[in-house]
Amino acid sequence: MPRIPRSPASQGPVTLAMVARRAGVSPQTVSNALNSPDLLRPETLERVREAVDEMGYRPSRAAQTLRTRSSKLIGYGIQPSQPGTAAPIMDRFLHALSQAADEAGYRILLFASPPGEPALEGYEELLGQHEVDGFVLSGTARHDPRQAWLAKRGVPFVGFGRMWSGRPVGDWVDVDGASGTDAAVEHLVALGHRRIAFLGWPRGSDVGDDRAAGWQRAMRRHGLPTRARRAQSVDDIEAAHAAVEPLLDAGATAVVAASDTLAMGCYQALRERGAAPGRDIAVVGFDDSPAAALLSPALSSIEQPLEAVGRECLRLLLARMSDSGAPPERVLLAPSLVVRDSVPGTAPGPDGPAAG
Amino acid sequence: MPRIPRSPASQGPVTLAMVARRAGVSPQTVSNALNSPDLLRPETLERVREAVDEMGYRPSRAAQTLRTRSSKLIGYGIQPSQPGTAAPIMDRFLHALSQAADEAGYRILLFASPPGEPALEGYEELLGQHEVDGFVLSGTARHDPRQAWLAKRGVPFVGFGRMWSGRPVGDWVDVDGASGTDAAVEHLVALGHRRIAFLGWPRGSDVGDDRAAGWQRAMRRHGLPTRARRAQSVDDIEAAHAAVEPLLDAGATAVVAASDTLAMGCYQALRERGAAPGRDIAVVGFDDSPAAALLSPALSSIEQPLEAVGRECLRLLLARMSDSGAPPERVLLAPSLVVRDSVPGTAPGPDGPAAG
DNA sequence: TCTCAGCGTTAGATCGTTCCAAAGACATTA
DNA sequence: TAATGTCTTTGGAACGATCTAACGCTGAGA
Repeated sequence: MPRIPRSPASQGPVTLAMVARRAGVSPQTVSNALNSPDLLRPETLERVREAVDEMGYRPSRAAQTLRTRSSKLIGYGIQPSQPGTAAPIMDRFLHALSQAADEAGYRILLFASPPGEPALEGYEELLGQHEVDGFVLSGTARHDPRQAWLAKRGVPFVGFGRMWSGRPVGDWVDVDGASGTDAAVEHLVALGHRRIAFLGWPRGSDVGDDRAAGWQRAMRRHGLPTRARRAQSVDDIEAAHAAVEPLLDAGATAVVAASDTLAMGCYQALRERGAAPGRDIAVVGFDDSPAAALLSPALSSIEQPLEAVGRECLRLLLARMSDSGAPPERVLLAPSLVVRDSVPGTAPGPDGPAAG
Repeated sequence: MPRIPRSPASQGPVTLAMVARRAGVSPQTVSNALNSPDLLRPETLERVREAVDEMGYRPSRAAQTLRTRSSKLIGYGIQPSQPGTAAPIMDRFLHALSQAADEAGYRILLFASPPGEPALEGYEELLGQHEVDGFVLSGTARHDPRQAWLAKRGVPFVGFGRMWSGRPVGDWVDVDGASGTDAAVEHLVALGHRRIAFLGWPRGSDVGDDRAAGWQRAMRRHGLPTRARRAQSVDDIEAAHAAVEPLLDAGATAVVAASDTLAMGCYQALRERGAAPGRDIAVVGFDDSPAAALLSPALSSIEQPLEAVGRECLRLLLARMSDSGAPPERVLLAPSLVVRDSVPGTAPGPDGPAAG
């Protein structure tokens, strides 16, 4: 009953053998009591458990790792956040991942990944010393060498971010950007909007094209034309400001942007025209950066379900570790539209429901 | 010469004993070659090193940990980022910490810390299993129980964030908020401003009072009155908007805010009056959140030197681990003012250099 | 009667490394 | 020659857990 009195007399840590002596059984039986309780006779089990509780015993992970060849550690190469990016997704993701790992008896081991191209060095080092049982990758790039490298060595891994090019390798979890912009269009259409523009990144970026595709398919589904409703800009507020002008000139009543940064450029352009985001023109961003909620009017944005991504990453990784031969699993999670003041609940002003 | 050919024939990992056999020495000698090279005769050392390189040997961390009772791991309880906070400092800090750790032969082990009051649970678990050699704490609160708890057990730790109350315990690294606001005032004074207001958080918050103090001392140093130049608001954009009004009414030509969120409230108030941040009134935020650079005009802000904080944390922790009896060391790092459009290089408009 | 599987438990070996004490080589000194 | 010392190297015992192969016993099936 007493909670961990921390074995008063003895100085060193409590070991399996000490517990065994106390319970009057062999060390192996204590081990079994913890790892395969169904092997023991109930009364023995009870006796051992009492001794474990009384002495506050905790198995030594180092010894377990040495014997079982499994560290219960998962490696994660943390990259420096590139400045200028509005959305810091890393910390939310890492917390979720860490929590999921804790619940499964695993822990996340960080190592610093240099900026730029993902290097294999850190992965090799962690593997060489048998420090980790698997990896979680993030920031997967187009010609990312990590997947193939890990797969060749038979190391379990899961990626946050799909493999866009080449033969897909391994399991991954990603956010369905298209579904997000699709949902934004749906929402705007329901409000009466029909001239819904898309402000995206230059074509050729996988993530960007994905987000554009969602807008396009939703527009098509509703029979709305997309010609002259699409513009592109690099992820910079000034550039976005300039790029959105033609869309506004063409009479768009709503703009779906591929990022919050682009949406902010949109805000700027509207202000310059004396128009107000939310009142005159609806604006939707992407990523739900902290800044979105702080803007005025607060920016509606598409939020990535990072907690779910973290949980799913861990789930897939555990599955891969328990069965390395299973077919790869891929999970695409739908982001959710966070509606704020930049998308009013009422119908748009001048001639909203007019045909495009 | 060849780089890690990954011991072609053998299947399992390369062990010390295998290297020893190859080099024609005892396992202990190989161990010495790696850990105390000066004990070996140069030619023996050379022979062993060759074998190590040829076989691509890496010592098993698990075995080392078991034997030396030092895991070379540092625990960090990652807290969920509370939504609404503009500045995500965690990921920058974590990357810096991780990098510093890597360079010192340590690694960061994450565990999920529940939101709200920091719990001891996770720390106890990691310690019980002897998984970590020490801890880095962050988000230290006023009545944070962790420092005393760890100190009592003789566990090395270092805090990111000073202990504001009670008898100070242990080493810490923190950012000198006062120095930041002081520097902001200096910069504004140099531009000709004299009516410099401070928009802070309600008194009683340690961090907030610290930032206020820097403004105050700089104002005093320049003989500028502070009466009627100070307002307070909770960290919310609307509340800040309301709170800053009296300051503007009193003719302030510049506002130093205790956070970027407060600064954004200031932007809002200025816009409502038809004034422009940067052109009419200078505004300086704090924390240099990603949003700051994206605002229009871009918000000048005081940036925390998180990379340095990470490095210093690790330095202090290593020092503590190597000498547990040394007197506690505290490091206060100066943040730096990032000047953007909200603080023009020219003198302020109407009657800037007038006496307050 | 004999074999055999199942029961709960255990002894002994093992994972890969480092600590400890002592052995061997060799030169120096009494 | 033997004793002393220094410099390298080594064997053996940990570290604390889990794996494997049994233990002695009972009861069922042939």
